[in-house]
Amino acid sequence: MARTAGSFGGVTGPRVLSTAQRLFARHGYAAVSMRQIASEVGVQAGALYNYIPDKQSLLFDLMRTHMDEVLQAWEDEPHPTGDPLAELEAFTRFHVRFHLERREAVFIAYMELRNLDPENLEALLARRKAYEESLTDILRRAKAARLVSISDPKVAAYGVIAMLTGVQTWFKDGGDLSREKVADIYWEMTRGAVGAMRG
Amino acid sequence: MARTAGSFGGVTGPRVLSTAQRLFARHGYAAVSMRQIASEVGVQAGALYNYIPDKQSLLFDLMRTHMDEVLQAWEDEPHPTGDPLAELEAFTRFHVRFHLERREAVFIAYMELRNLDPENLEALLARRKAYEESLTDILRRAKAARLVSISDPKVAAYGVIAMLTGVQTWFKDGGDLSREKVADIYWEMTRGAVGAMRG
DNA sequence: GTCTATATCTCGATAGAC
DNA sequence: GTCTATCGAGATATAGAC
Repeated sequence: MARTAGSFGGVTGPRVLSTAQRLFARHGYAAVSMRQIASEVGVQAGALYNYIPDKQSLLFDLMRTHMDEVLQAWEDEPHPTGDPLAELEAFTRFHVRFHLERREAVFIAYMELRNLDPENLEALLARRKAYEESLTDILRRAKAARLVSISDPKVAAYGVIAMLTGVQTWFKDGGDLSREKVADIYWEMTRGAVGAMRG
Repeated sequence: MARTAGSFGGVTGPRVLSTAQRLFARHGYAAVSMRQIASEVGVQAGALYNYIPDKQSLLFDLMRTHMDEVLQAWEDEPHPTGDPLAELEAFTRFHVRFHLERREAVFIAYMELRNLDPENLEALLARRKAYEESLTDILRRAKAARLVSISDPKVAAYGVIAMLTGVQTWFKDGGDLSREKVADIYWEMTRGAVGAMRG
């Protein structure tokens, strides 16, 4: 019956991932050593290799998992279909909410692309492209229905996503604005940016 | 008369800076070694220390210089005063143009804040804040004159700057869109995002 | 599953010859 | 001003005992 301390429920593995995520987000992948991660997990550096093959895999696992969760979360998000503007509002609020809920993972996903091996980079960019495409598709249909005044749905999608993602660089809980209120503001800005009719 | 090869016109010093800028932008500060920089400059690692006291100073010099140049360039940029919407258009076009002209420096300025020593970070954030404030000020006056529909000039400034800066993540020269045309699109999106009257 | 110990390598920075 | 040589530290990853 007796088992090794760390194996109860398999807590060490997940702790390696969450600790690495926190440290990578705070100091950057290249600036964080395996010894630092091990130290915060509470094991020796060598023990990490029971859970991950190497440092690069650790980074890629975090980034791939994050992107898969974003894609899955948007797929699962209840949102209307058939009304492009309603879809755009749902996407905007979803993106702001999700990016405020997962700030560490979001930060890593945007900052550490350069540190991915070529094949890992390719895999990650494919997922990012799929996510961007879900917004571009909404904007394309909105344009076709003459609900927005944009000329280039792809460029508009880049602009909107950059604007929305930026919320995580300044927002602080406990300030003047609630997350709800911030989402309202960003939806107002998004609606304006794409030239949607006010209604 | 004879001087050491590298000292003619003092070319090595600037080359250290430009090489470091290129490498930091491409691979990240922490991932680039002094030996790499020296190798691309064409000298041995030890020779770098004739031009810079240490690696951290090299990073800070690049970032501080960039921010000072942004601030100076906007100050020198001919733009109307007194008409907040005309100022906003000038700022938008200036920001897009400048950020496409200095992509390496811009990239570093946004990605390497975490690698600055505390006192250097403070100095850099003060400059960034001053730049953001020049946009916030425009938006505040535009709001006072009821030319825009935003509720919070500070949040609107964050949103606009994030949207505009994002142009450097996707724009490629030689594609379907010229820089001029891209600036037109971003001005259209900015005008909409702040809820400016169409005129 | 974690430990200690270590192999192998690279890092930033310095010293001193020329 | 650049070189060679090197110091001391810290890096990733592995081996083998328990």
